[in-house]
Formats: sequence, C-alpha cells, structure tokens
Amino acid sequence: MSRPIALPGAGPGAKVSSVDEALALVRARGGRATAPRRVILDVLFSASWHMTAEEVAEAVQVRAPEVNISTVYRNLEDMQRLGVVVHTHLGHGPATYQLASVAHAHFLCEVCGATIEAPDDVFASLARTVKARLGFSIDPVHFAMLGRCAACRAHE
Amino acid sequence: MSRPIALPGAGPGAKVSSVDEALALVRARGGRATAPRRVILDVLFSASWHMTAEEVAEAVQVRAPEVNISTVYRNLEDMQRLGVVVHTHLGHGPATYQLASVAHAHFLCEVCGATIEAPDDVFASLARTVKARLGFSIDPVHFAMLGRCAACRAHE
DNA sequence: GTCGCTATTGCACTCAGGTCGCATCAGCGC
DNA sequence: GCGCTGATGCGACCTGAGTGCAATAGCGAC
Repeated sequence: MSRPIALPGAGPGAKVSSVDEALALVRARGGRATAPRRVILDVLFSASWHMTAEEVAEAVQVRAPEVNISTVYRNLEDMQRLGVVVHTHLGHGPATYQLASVAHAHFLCEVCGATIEAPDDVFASLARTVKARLGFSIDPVHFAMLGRCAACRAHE
Repeated sequence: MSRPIALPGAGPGAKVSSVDEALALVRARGGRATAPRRVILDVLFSASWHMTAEEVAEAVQVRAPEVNISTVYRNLEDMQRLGVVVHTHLGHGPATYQLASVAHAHFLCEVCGATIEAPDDVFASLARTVKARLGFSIDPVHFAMLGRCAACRAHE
C-alpha cells in the first residue's frame, strides 16, 4: 500500500501560504525541493478553483512537459500528508484538490452539477448536534453534500 | 452515456416492500419479469446491511451462477430509476446499495472506518438553514458525512 | 567544488470499479 | 405458439488511481 515515507505527516495546522513555504516544509521533513515538486506547488497555489489530479497534471505539463502523471499523484499525496492540500469529492467522478488554507465544504446539485461553496458556519449547528448525540465530530469538507439547487427545484 | 431506457424513472415515492411488488412495478413500466431480475431483487430485499454492487453480484451468483455482473449493474441502475433502491457512497471505495424504503444518512469515521447510521432528524436543522440561505435542498443520504467517532477522538 | 547517499522521478504496468456493443435469448401480448 | 423487442451474457474497453523498479538528481559532508 504505502511506499517508503519520505515526508512524514505534519498533521493538521501545517497550512502554508506560498510555494516557498511549502517547499521549506518539505525540506524540514527531510524531503527534497525538486523541480517537479515546485511546479506542482506552483499550479496548486495559482489555481483559482478545485482541480482534479488530471487537471493538475495537465497544468503541470504545460509548464514542464517531462513531469509524469504518477509523479503528480505521488506529490499530491505527499502534500496532503504535509497538510498543504486536501482533496474533496464533489459527487461522482474524480477527486479534486485544493489548498488546505482555503478548504471549505460544498453543496453539489445532482441535477445540473452546480457547485455551491458552503459558508463556514452552516455546518456549525449540525456539528454540535452530532457531537452531543453521537459523539461524532464531522468533517464536512471531505465530501460534498448533494441535493438540488434553487434553479433546478424551481423547474420541478 | 445512457442505453435505450427500458424502465423509465418512477421518481421518488415509488418505494415497494416486496420482490413481487417491485417486479409488478417493473412490468407496469413496460419491463419484463426475468429470472436475473427476480434473483437480484431477492438479494436486495433479504440484505440486512448495505452491499456493494460486487457483493450483490456475489450473492446473486450463489443462487444463480449464470447471471453476469454487468446484468447486476444494469439492474441495480434500473431499480434506482424505479425508486426501489438507492446507492450510497460511504467514503472512498465502491458505492453501496440499499432499499429506498430503509435509506438513511451515515456518518463514517475516517480513522477506524466505523459507520454510524444517522437518526433521521439530525439533518433537519441543516436542511432548513441551507434552504433558507442558499435555496439548496440537501439529500444527506447519497454521500456519507465523514469525521471521527467518539472512540477515535478519545485516542487522540 | 565534487562525491556519494538516497529520495525522487519517469516509465510501464497493474488494478478496481464500472460501462458498452453486440449477438443471442426469452418474456409476454396477440 | 408466434414473433417482436427488451434483457442477457460475454468480452472488450474506459477512467481514475496506484506500484515496482532502474535511472536520475538533490543536497549534506568533506
């Protein structure tokens, strides 16, 4: 399952705000500041929207055509262990990646596919209820909540 | 994407409580009551827990070895269109299927993998908030909400 | 500056879950 | 019991993701 771990987990709270900071974190953990890693981080930091691993790979190859997709997958996983990025499942289809520092929950319309970013506080009450009643601490960021958007409900 | 539709959607509310009822619904929609269909429905109705498509196929082949896995997939999809079953994503890994009549939301522990069935009412307040603020109507059944269970939180 | 250890990479391959095309089979309305 | 056509079985295929391994290249030590 897991290859020799070059970059031990940093746990939550290791959020960084620039490529150089992320690279410094990588080196502090015994990793190396390689060209592919820098390009991948560049792409992640300049992304204005969630990208699938494939889209990241595509964007990376525009800047550095020699970087392989498996390198992208491996580094995305490394960056996750470091707490720099998180992946999110927006319904079916491939997972998307975003910087941990801007992570937030999503609502996804099952009809039209529209993605709505959830304000941070809408899950607060659910989180309290669930923790009190089930002892369960929710992480609404990892999987989107599906449903129907206002427009699609109006059509029905 | 879609093959010729033999069984047009029945929409929500077409929940049935027996194999024969489901088969009658199939026939009422112009479908045929075939042997594979009956076996698949049998398995679904006798399942006491969520099953992946592969598990359904396995259970089907115990009873009728000649039924192909792609037939299982196709029928699972048909039954969904009819509103007889729903599929649920419990975190990563394959989707699981359950009867629509017993569908409910889930909390899944990211650490130990424990699945907790959500009482129907815990999402009520979130549903109201989201509908009021975003016009979005949530469907908490389709994707499990991830997080950490009480036991795993205690360990940390 | 350069040496050498070893983390990282590129490549080719594998894997799982799921879908599709098509010839054949078999419900079921007549 | 005929025949139309929906359903099935089979195998190929697809997408997203992960792995094994030899070659490459950071970077700490000297």
